[in-house]
This record gives sequence, structure tokens and C-alpha cells, in this order.
Amino acid sequence: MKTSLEVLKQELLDNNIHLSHQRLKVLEYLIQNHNHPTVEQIFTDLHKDISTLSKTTVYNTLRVLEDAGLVRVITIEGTETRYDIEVENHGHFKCKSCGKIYDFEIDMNVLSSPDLEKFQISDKDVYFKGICPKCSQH
Amino acid sequence: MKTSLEVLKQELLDNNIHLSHQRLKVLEYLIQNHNHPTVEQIFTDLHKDISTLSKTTVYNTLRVLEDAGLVRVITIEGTETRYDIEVENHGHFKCKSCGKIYDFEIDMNVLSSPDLEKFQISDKDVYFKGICPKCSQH
DNA sequence: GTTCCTGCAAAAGCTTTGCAGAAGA
DNA sequence: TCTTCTGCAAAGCTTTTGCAGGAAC
Repeated sequence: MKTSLEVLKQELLDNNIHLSHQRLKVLEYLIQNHNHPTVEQIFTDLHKDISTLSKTTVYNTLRVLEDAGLVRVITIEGTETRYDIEVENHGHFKCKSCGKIYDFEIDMNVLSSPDLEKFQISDKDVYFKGICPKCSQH
Repeated sequence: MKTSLEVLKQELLDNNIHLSHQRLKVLEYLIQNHNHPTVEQIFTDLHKDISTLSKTTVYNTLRVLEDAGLVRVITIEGTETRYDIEVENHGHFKCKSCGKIYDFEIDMNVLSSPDLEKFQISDKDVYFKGICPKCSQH
């Protein structure tokens, strides 16, 4: 399984990134919480366990993990940045009513354009917005 | 042509939005500048013509235009919000080297997922990142 | 001992809000 | 006249930066 902690720890080591307590906790959190948390959510939850944790460290760690290609940054809304363990072939849907973000499977390979023939593509993000089934019932 | 000023002005009227001088200038600017400007860029350029223009008005106007469905908000980067006249069936590519944003044609109708069967989708955004041809030459 | 990491405090940006005056219908 | 719009100033948020102390190797 790609998102196991052991595999990711190895990837960090391969990238010459120290496995500090704080970093492992953030990584662990992202593996266990696939709800696209904001920095605030990650910080608040982890702060319960690690009372000395600072928000700066959360920011630092997320950047490190992003650079290593382990986490994906979700900018579906301009006002808040969310984070997700890197998983291939899925897009994000944000419900305009309840604000929840859903994952959905999508074949990124289908996504191409003749306009981009000479472009080197390294990241593909697909963001949808609308109303989720729960909210449209009401 | 969908992006003509006259058609858009009519759409504003249909939405009960006053056609103030400032609003028309912002709209005109977006029609003439398809380079996905930030608020800062729009403000700086328009300020040359309208010396009394305030950034607040630019923000207000962009929100009004967004709500009316005339402009699209581009959140390809979490740190900056960009704006674009609404055009169907295109995605955005951001070069990680030079920072330029390119449009590319893509058939949004192809974009669907069985996971979203019961979802009402109102917005679809496709963001790619990588290196553009100009930068990969160097 | 050297290097890298953490976390506090402060700074920096971007965006929103409150409000008084101006403009428009 | 009444409603809506503008723009200044201030506030609110999120994120970054500088730096001193601490941890890891």
C-alpha cells in the first residue's frame, strides 16, 4: 500500500529528510485523516498530543513533505490551503453548501490537450464544485 | 462572440447590477487582458486611468462579476488569486519556472466520474503545472 | 562540534469589513 | 428621495521570516 507509514518514512530518508518526532506525527496524521485538513486543523489536533508543537513547524513540515512529493496541496479555494497524502488519479469535489471536500476517481491520463504537446507536465489537479447528495436532499 | 463587452453589459443588467464606470473598466480590462491578472495587476493598471480607484472597489467588482458568473476565479496557486473572463472548455497550465499561466483547450464533458453520479456539478477547474516550452529550451 | 530542526515573536501579504460621503435611478 | 456604489481606514487571517535555543548525528 502506497500510503503506509513505513514506505513514506523510507521516502523521507531517501530525500535526506530527518525523521523528527514532529514530522512523523504530521505524516501520520495525514495518513489517518483523509479529510483534506487545513494547517489549522492539523495543528489543533496534534497540539493535543504534543503541547509544545508550534504552527511554524506544521508549516515547515508540510513544505518539506510537499517538496518531497509526499503530500499534495489543494487550492480549490483561494482562501484556505488544504493538504492530502499524495494519491494518484483522483480529483476533488467541494460542496458549496456544506463545504466538505470529496475525492473522486478520475483517469488523469485521459486529460491532455493538443495545446500542451510541448509542455512538460508534472502536476495535474482537477477541482469540481457544486452540491453534494446530502445537501441536495434538503 | 461571447466575450464582447456589449453582451456582458447586458448580462450585468439582467443580473440587476449597475453599470458603474469602475465596473465597466474592470470588465473591459479583463476582456482585453487574458493573462489571468491578479487584483494587484488590475488595480495598478486601471489606477493609471482612474486615479481615484480603490483596491476595495476592484475586490468588490470582481466578487460581483464572479457571482454573476462572468468571471472565473483561478486558484492554481494558494498564494494568489487570479481572474479570467469566463470561457468554456479550457484549463490552466502554470509554468513552475517563469510563472506564466497558459490556457489550453480541454473537453470538460469528458471529465466525469462514476463517484459523482449523484452530485450536482456547477464548476469544473483543471490545473496543470510543469515547465513550458520556452523554459525547457534553456 | 557541526549541522539541521523547532518554536516564539514579529512581520508581511492579501482580503474583508465598517462606515461616511458620492453617485445614480 | 432612496437605494446602491465607492473608497478610505482599520481589522482579520493566513503564511513567512528572523533568530535563539535545542536536538540529532
